[in-house]
Amino acid sequence: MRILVAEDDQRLAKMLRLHLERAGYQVDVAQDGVEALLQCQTYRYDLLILDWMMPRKSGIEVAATLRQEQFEGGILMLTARDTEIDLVHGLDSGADDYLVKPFQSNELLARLRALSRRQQKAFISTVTFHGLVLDLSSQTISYERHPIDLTRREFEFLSLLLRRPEQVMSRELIIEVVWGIGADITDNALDALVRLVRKKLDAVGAPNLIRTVRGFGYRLGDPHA
Amino acid sequence: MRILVAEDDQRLAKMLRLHLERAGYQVDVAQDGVEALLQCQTYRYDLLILDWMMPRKSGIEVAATLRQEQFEGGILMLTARDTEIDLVHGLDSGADDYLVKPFQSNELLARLRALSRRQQKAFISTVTFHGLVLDLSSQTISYERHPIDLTRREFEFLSLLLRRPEQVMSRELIIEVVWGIGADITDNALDALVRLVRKKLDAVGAPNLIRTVRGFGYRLGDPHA
DNA sequence: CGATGTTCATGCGGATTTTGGTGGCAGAAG
DNA sequence: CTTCTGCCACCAAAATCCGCATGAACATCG
Repeated sequence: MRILVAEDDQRLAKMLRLHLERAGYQVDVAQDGVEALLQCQTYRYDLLILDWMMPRKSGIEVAATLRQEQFEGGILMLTARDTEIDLVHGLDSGADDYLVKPFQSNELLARLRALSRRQQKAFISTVTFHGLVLDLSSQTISYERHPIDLTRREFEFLSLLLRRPEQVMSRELIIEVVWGIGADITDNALDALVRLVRKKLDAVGAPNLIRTVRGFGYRLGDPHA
Repeated sequence: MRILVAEDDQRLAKMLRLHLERAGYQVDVAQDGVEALLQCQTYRYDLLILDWMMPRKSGIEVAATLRQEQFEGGILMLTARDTEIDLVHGLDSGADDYLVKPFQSNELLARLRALSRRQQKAFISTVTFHGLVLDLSSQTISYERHPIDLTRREFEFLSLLLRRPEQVMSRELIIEVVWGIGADITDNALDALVRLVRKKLDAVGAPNLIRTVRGFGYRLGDPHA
């Protein structure tokens, strides 16, 4: 597993390398943002650790640029305690997770493992659609600031739709995603699930967002259409 | 500015005293960890220089103990170049900085200056949430000024949650952080741990802060939500 | 030994699924 | 254009299942 550490603090960089190599990663280190970018464009990395504040180019900028260039690995951002963490949250920088300095090596390693495990599912980006907000980091969906209390399956279902608004998802696909491939459930379970989610959306005043497409499946649609 | 040097190597200790005194510090020397501890409990020091490897009690142990006793001065750790050290752990133990032997006297002095500067500014870094206070410098957690007596794992767990309030931490991640990666425990150990922590929180009158999120994990939540 | 940490067995309650019934839509037939 | 018919979405409540909490027993470490 190849990993690039972009960190200007020499000592921290050294420390990181030590721990990561001991954990079996193949580690490269970049001293600043520009260097990190160059390295990424030259070599292939599975994971990236970016310091938030670096000379020449900040971690956010690097992450944003790389995502535009279709970088698909996991990105972990390092921030100092006193910097606004909300920034990480709010900005859709492309980072998947963050860690506040100082941190413990086992938390770092655990988060990295979590990242490589769920490579494609970013943690901290948010997706919104007509007042519905999906916050991956807290596994929460809310409507107009009202958090909606969803069970695991309900969450999986709604977030699936939310990630592809307006697009029809077939019943088959939904079942495979929510229950896993080869799940042994009746077709009706999905109906029941949909009903529950709709009820919960109603309860917080969200309009009729989940549209059923007869014979195909479901989609999230503009309530005023 | 009073400073204590704990170093078993006589020649190095002598050298340090020389340089430090020349730089205007008032210097005491301890020969090993236990002695250092005693001195600190007797006199007040602004700064500490601890050798990593010492007879009777290592620098880490001394630092950890002192932090628990609310020692607030800066701690600088000395390490040999070739020892393969768990640096992060070292810093976690309460040290503020470290220096690899052999070193130049001016680097030593520079780091000491940085340390004492940092002391004067807002130094005690704490994280708080609804009356719960995590004090990183002393590695303690308290509720409404009541210190909570936590075991190592309990502390790890609660501080993990505390560092990301409101955010759901998956059972997997928690286990990896608290027990380490690849720990061989039953899933149930976490349940048990949670129960203990909750009980201790109850005991000091803290409300229901640890929320379980079925199917996901746990999070620290607003008790009035 | 005592403190700390882990497992076991059990019970509860919420989450999930099933059942069975209703209604509406669409295309075919009148 | 209207009616019929079958399929499918939808609903409510009941049944089942599973995750989690719990207390006590057991192990481990200092």
